[in-house]
Amino acid sequence: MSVSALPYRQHNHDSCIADALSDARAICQRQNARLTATRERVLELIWQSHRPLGAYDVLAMLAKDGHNAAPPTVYRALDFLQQYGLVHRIASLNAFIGCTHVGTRHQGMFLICYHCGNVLELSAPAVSQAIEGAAADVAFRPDTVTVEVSGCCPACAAGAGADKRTDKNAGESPDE
Amino acid sequence: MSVSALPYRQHNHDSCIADALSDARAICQRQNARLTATRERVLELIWQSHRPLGAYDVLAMLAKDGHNAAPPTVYRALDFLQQYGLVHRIASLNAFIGCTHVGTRHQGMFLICYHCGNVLELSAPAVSQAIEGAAADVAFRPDTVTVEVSGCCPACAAGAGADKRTDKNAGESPDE
DNA sequence: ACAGGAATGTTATAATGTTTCAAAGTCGCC
DNA sequence: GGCGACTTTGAAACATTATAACATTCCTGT
Repeated sequence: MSVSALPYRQHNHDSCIADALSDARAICQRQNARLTATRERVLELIWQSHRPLGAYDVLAMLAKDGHNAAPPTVYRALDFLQQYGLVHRIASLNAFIGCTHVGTRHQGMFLICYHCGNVLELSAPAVSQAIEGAAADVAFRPDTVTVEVSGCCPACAAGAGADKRTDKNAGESPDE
Repeated sequence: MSVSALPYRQHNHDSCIADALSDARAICQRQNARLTATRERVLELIWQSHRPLGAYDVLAMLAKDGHNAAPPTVYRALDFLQQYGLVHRIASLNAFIGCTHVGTRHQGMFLICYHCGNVLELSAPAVSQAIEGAAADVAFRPDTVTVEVSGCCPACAAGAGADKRTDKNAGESPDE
């Protein structure tokens, strides 16, 4: 399970995608889950970039494939992928992103750049511990934890970031 | 600025509401912001319980007042209240809740009980620090932080909690 | 082959949130 | 008080996100 963790740095995103897909196949096989064609294709689409994708974005991309899908198709695939920890939902954006910590027990923390739109998932044990401690102080038993930080990523702060509005399909940009 | 912080304990919720409203008036006056009748009414409705309320719930309650409002009316009021730190939006629920730390600089952490529906807002400096530290480690500059924890509150864990589905209007229940 | 369950297709609808433009209210100023 | 600028609200339409319900197809084990 080795997916490069830094969308902010230049990287070969094709191998990002390939790794994510092969990780997914391995995980599903191990758990006897069916990574069907639709599910795999949705995962691949989600992984097209490090920017979260709305369910209807995925739907539109499926449509371009010639797959005339309806919303439930996408939501069901996303539910499945979430269930196996392959994608995460970003609540503050109503959007989905590929998990970069597949197969490891983790409670993600998401750094969302409001300029370029990239999202970096961190596994931050210190944060988890602090949250669990604060919950324990009031005898609250945590189940699921959502940590989403919106802000400015280093590349954008340095003026080098891509603009999420302008390069939908730029081939070699450093952030895809 | 003194709003009781524990929905899980029995408390006089009428004074909760009264305190929240008087705090709001003070804050708006100090900042020359207009707490108009609609805005104040929306705040009061939000404060009817310690459970987050959807925008359309508020809309329906306004309708019962005889106020024939449209969605933008509610969203505008909520935007205003958020801007002055009087309510928070819970992203994972698409709902809004009164702020229990009005006037203090804080970055809220929300404990959401999936059984009774109550939400407790904590000010957890240790959590904030951990998050800022994790962000700093990757040179990310945080702007807004969302921390939402879904789980089971002490009252519900002890079997004493109310059920969010069954007591919409119970007068004296310990969780209102 | 076939029975049972999982996955998908299909249609409709619910829930949440925004855009736009017009009307009314409020404030400072003369 | 009246006037102009600005803020707030009204109103209609629309956009986006998500789910319900039921039929059909596909896959798996026997």
